[in-house]
Amino acid sequence: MPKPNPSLGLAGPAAVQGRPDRPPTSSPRVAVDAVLFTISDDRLQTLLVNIKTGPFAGRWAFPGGLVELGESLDQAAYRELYEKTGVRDLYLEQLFTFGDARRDPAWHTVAVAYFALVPHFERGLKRGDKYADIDWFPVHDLPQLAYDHSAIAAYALKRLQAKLGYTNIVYSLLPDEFTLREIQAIYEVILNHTLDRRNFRRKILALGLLKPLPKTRHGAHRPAALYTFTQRRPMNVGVL
Amino acid sequence: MPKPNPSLGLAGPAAVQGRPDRPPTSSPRVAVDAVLFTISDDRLQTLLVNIKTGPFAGRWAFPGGLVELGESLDQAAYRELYEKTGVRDLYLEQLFTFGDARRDPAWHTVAVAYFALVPHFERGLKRGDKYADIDWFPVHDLPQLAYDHSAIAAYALKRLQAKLGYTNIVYSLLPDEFTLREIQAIYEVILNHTLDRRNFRRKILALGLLKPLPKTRHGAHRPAALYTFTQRRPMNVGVL
DNA sequence: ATAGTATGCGTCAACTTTACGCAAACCCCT
DNA sequence: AGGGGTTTGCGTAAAGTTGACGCATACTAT
Repeated sequence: MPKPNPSLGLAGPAAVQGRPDRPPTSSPRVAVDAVLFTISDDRLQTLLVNIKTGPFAGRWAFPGGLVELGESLDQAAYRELYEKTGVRDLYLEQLFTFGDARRDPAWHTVAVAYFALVPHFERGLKRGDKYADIDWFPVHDLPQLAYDHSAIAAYALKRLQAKLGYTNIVYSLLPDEFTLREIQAIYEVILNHTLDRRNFRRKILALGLLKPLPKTRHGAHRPAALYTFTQRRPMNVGVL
Repeated sequence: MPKPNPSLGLAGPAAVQGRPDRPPTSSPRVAVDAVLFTISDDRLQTLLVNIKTGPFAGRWAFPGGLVELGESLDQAAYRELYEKTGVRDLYLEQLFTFGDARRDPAWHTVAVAYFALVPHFERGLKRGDKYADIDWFPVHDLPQLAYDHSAIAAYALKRLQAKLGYTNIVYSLLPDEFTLREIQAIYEVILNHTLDRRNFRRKILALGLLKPLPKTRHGAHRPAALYTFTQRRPMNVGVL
């Protein structure tokens, strides 16, 4: 795979100076795979890449790659997603580590799975040299995936749904200003069931995470008040 | 990525036949570290080993070691704990993967942390050749730990406390028969605060996980009814 | 103007949680 | 043998949370 890593903030080449050139024994490789979620077209979608060569050629998979020496797992996940999307500002969280010896036929590879959230964007997907294609797919209608990525997909969705209930991470899927209907729509799409308007409003406002703006959005009907998040960083609360 | 894998039976050495002898590139190593909890002496305790050599010689750490080629992460964690304690029957769950490049000065080592629960046992700790000592330490009074194991300890405790609230994993800390006071004591020790006897009884019984036995335990006061778990396997419920 | 629809506010019943009161059952001690 | 001390087992009332839903308001479209 890759080349040495030029100064990625904290950890880096300097941190590994004075070490031997190879690890003492042959052992499993370490890769990261990232499930990037977004809402688009009123559906929850994830980013997939199409694999070019090897036993999984032609199959879709979550973007990922080997972790480089001296690079933290978070950095590796960020790097992978940045290379594919050009997006820097996303919510990223470690999901689970999949370590079955046979998940990659080529070589025992331990995959640290991440899940990430971004507001929808239209352009900027870069397939690069490594993949034949790259695109968004609705979570509830995924193609057959390479490796054990179907398991990763299921796990990531479950975690996302659960986290909606006790964190404020939705903020990373929303633009700066939004109506209550819009944030509710996101909850509904992710949870895959409808919510009562009035109860949702009561709960989400009771959390104190939203700040009403002195503006309204005008559409075809009664104008809706606009809101912003008071805090745009992950916090544990207790919703829905 | 090379060739497909014939016969994907269970795990084992056979599963890696036909692979190249080394991974394509030099990369981080993979280790597992296990936080083994038990209740003893009315306190929550964890198992630590004392490191013999290297930069952390003399320091205590959670038992762990490198993952072998062809071995799953769960297997590696089980193996490590079995070697140290001789215990086969424990609750084991993956916790988090720590991958900072500088967490191990010897070589970039990604550590997949596990947390495990066992009922208390007195003897059977084997220090082996690798460690200078092995012993239980109260969670709320740990010595200074090697690597980033203090962070692992904090994370494991947090997860254990959270899981008490929505699973039945306490069963793995209790003997077959126990009184309500005994199970409550475990909740209290782990959560580190007292609970109301009568409310606790109501909730835990409402879950339907416990079956009253036609026996009582006699002590210095009114005899207490004995209970067992109807299911001795992990389940999501909703306690406390 | 009027019909149609989405927003914003409020209410009520059902359920859950918290905080205790109190009797029953046992041991221990005199 | 009886009473004090302590723990178990049962119950209840008040406060808080959740779910279902009624209805007026403020827009657009015709």
